[in-house]
Amino acid sequence: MSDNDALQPPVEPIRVLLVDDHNVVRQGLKMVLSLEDDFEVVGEAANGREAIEEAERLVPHVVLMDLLMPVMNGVEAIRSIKRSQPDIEIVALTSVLEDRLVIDAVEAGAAAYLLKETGPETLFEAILAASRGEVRLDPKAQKRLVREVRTPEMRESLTARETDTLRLVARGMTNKEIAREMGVSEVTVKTHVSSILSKLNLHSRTQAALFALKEGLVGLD
Amino acid sequence: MSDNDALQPPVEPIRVLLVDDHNVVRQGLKMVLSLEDDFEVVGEAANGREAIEEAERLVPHVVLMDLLMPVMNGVEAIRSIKRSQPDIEIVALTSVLEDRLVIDAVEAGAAAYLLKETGPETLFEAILAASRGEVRLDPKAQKRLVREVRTPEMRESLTARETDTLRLVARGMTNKEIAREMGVSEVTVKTHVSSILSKLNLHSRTQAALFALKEGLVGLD
DNA sequence: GTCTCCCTCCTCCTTTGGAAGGAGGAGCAC
DNA sequence: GTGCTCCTCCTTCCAAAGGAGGAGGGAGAC
Repeated sequence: MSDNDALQPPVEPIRVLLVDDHNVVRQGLKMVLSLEDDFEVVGEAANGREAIEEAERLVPHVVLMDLLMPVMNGVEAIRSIKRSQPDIEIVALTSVLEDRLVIDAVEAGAAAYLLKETGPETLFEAILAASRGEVRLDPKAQKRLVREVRTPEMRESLTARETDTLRLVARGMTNKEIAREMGVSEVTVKTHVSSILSKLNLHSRTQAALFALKEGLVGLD
Repeated sequence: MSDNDALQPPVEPIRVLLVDDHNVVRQGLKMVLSLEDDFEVVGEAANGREAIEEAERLVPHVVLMDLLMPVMNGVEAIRSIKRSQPDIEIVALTSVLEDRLVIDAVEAGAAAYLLKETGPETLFEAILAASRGEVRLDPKAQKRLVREVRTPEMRESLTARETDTLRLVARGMTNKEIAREMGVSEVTVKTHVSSILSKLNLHSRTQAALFALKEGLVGLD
């Protein structure tokens, strides 16, 4: 380490915290990152809560964060970490390209959004860029983002009761069942459903249910 | 390779084909497997179709197969490979524990079903076991399996046209639209829908759509 | 050949869903 | 106070969905 004066620009490696609920994925990422001298994996976490603790304790430069995890999801973890430690940059790494996830992750403060199907080079580049405070979005993610930004009123926010209603619609319930569940008349439920369809520009409750699932408003189980 | 008479029981490494649509995961698995001399990664594939081609070409001992992939999913690939090359053992590796996936993968001929959250040791063990023709199921997967076997008639299989219909129902289409799409009368569609609801013991097309999503009959996008 | 399943289409009927319109009251911002 | 949104409920009307039952033709199993 004495006379490599002209070779490696980064004097000290970027400290990386890995967050993913899949052990295999963590080990894999660690191995992949070990290929480059620029990176040093300083810790691992299996969910959002652990991620926050480890970020606090280890103070990494960059957090490589999966978004879909048990206990606490990545978006919440990103929000929390960026609030308490704004200097830590976060690279969101996920297997699915979900509109809502992209929006939420970026809004929460992610510096990059990558799909797991991307190659190691892109990953390296994104981490380096993030460590410099730059932003890297997966090309596909960018498309989703602009598509969403261009049509914001498409999902002009539903009211509380409409959201409640939609949730139940997405569980396959009839208006009558929803009315009983919500403690209102069936007429009211129909009003809500009509508003939902109108606001979302949909044409049937089935479409509304599918929409709710896509938006992650409800889960499939 | 001349006089290592007493060290490594496996004289030649197990030839492994990696199948996963996520580049990062593939690279990671490759690195992890390279830790052990027992394994040699002889090829990679990013979807089911590629997996079949590579299995044909490379004749690996074991295929490490992700189940949820574009173009052709893992279950179909397993079925195809086991049909043409029954000696190749397949380890299903997936991130989600979905009842239907477990059933289908095992029924298609998978020798093991592992979650990606399992550690490297379990993975090594499963591949070794698979190469010997033994079966390794994730404990959680085993529970799902027996739970399903106990209630088989819940999903007495739909006919081809009924399945077509359900797929379109799960896209939010009306009977009229489905009729146009399928080139039959609306009456016929209603007949199919009624059969679907009856067979699956459901009570509305929305429930049918949700069922189709849960079963992975259609994707959410 | 028969038998069975599937696909197709039909009628008759009831229930559900959805559009369009109005309307009263609660809560909040100004 | 006024104005606004939201929630609630109402009526009317029509379309869509779904149940029950029958029926003909085709393909494959026997």
